[in-house]
Amino acid sequence: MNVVKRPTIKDIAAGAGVSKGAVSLALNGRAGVSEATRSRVLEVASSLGYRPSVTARALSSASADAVGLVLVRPPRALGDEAFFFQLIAGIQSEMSSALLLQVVSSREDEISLYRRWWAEHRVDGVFLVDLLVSDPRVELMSSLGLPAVVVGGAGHHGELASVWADDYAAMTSVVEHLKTSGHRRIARVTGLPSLLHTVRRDAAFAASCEDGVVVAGDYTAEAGASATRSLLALESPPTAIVYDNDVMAVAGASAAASLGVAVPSELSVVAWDDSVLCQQLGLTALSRDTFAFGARAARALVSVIGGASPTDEEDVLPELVVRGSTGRAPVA
Amino acid sequence: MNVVKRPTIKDIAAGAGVSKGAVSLALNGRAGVSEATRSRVLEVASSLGYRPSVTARALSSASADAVGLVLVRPPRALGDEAFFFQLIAGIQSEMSSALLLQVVSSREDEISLYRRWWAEHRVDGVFLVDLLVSDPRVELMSSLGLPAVVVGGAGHHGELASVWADDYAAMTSVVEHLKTSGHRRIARVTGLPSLLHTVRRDAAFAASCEDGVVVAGDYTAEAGASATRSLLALESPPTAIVYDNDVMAVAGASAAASLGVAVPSELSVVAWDDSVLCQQLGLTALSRDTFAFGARAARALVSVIGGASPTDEEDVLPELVVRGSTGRAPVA
DNA sequence: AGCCGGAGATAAACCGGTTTAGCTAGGGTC
DNA sequence: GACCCTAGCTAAACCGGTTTATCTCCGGCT
Repeated sequence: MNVVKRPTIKDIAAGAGVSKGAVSLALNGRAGVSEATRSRVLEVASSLGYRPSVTARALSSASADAVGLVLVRPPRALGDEAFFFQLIAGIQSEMSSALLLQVVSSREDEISLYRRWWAEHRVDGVFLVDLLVSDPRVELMSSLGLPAVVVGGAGHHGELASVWADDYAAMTSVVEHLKTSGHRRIARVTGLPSLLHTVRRDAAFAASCEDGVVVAGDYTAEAGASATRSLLALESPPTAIVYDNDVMAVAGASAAASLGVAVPSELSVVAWDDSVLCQQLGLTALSRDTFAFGARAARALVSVIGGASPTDEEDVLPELVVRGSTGRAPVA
Repeated sequence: MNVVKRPTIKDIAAGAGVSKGAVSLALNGRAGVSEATRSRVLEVASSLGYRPSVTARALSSASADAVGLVLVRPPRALGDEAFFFQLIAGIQSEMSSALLLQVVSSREDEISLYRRWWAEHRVDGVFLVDLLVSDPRVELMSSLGLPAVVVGGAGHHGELASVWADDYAAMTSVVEHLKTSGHRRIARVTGLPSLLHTVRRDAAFAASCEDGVVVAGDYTAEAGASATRSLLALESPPTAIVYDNDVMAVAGASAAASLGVAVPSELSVVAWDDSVLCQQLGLTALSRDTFAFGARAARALVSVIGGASPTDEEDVLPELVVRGSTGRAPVA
């Protein structure tokens, strides 16, 4: 089976007739070797097909050539969340290093995993998603000195870099749009209440829509359907519902339909986050380019790892794409 | 900022008053130390909150505590492919180690990445997806001695373990179902022709449906729509179309609708792979539990890494979930 | 008493890099 | 000619583990 042995720095040293140390200096473009030696080393290295071992390099506290992302979810629920996959795709498009991905079931596990990755030099930096209202991870990253980028959230998280979109303004724009179409009774089905962006959207919703009804959801289709049913059972049911993700919105629209409530003539439906699902179903959605968002986050992390000082980048405002699921409010 | 220093094996050795080697033996439950010493070492280790460095361990050719997955895709296209994310979620549900994920743009890059990960002891094993008709990766894994599991494919891939579903039988059952409903002119929109499962499905389709028309697609909505338009423009257009994934099916259905062809009364539509999209749109789909599939693949990989001899596991046959997008063939 | 064997531990080599201390030769300065 | 720099390189330590060779002690057998 002719199993190959990878060339190491020692082989190069032997081949070029110099010491290990000289090879290291030559390969990393550092001072201490003559140009003649450097080029000889490089030549031998490439002729041997040499690739440095990231593992060994990480041991002497250099780069681990990987960044990490921990998701806290019940694994089953993850598969339907196009958002994260889009984000990951975007991240990968801007990064040559690998992504260490792990799904855990609790916040505690997440924290200990970050500690562990840090201790083991397994990652050069990490992304923090699903920021909590008061998130212990922010402090953790600072104290570990582990480069991190907060993805989502609301900007200005301690000393960390962040890439975020203005959920507050976005929610306001959605409500304004609905009001312009004559809606007065607007409801909202939220995502997980512990998440910072849920709180931000709640605040914006409450501010622009004083008497709006809010029902808590958890991003699943079941939650979207049941929230919708309970809203439509109200004495004066809403004429428009804004859902915190696409899956809930779709489930809500179909729940309404099965109750005999027509969309959009009797009920307008808006989804947060656009997707193939929304496009194909003609759902009005708040669209942000999650792929580009991921790419941007990746660039931010790369530059923080490179030693740049953390920046706070606001992404473009999500844009409301109006499709067939919204219309003028029915005349009461 | 009180940056912590992680305890190493040396600290434990000092704390327990023994040598590094003894600590290593004790922690790994190997012979060579007395029970008294072992328990003392374990106690010191846990009191110090010790976690071994996977990086260092990997250097001396032990476990890397990670498995790898390389996807060859244009990154943009990836985000819509629920399949992979479901698969990843399933994998994670069965594995405590992290998943090293990287998206590359060419097969060559994929191969060199596998070589590199292997050379660097970065992964203990890998998953191979999107198997090609004659796939160089199979041979590569054997020659590198890198544990691998072929996910999908058609079973029996050299010396590698595999987890697969019988696409041939599944396609046959779909065609049978359509024929039973009176369809005679059945078409198929394929995925990438270079993939093994595309070829398998092609073969099954050709065998059970002699005069079936086949149009090549690439899993994107655009491909689904344009393939559908060209099929409907035929002299004697099909009364049923089977698409190789959900996105193409949805796009195809809506393309048909916009041409004034009613679904299902004039055209039946079947999607390969079920998803929220299909469920919500009422698309008849060939459903397999991708999450469970991933979990199964993970178990297979874990056991191969553990030294078990590679097995060939056939997953349950994908089941046709009949919804509103299929019906009896129109009377000619 | 003498020999053997094994258990329990240690020291040291090793994995593949990085980094630092130290050595040598050549050139410039006074 | 004595002195000092510095460029260019080597040897060796180090990162945090694993593994092997070795050493010591103790008990059992003849």
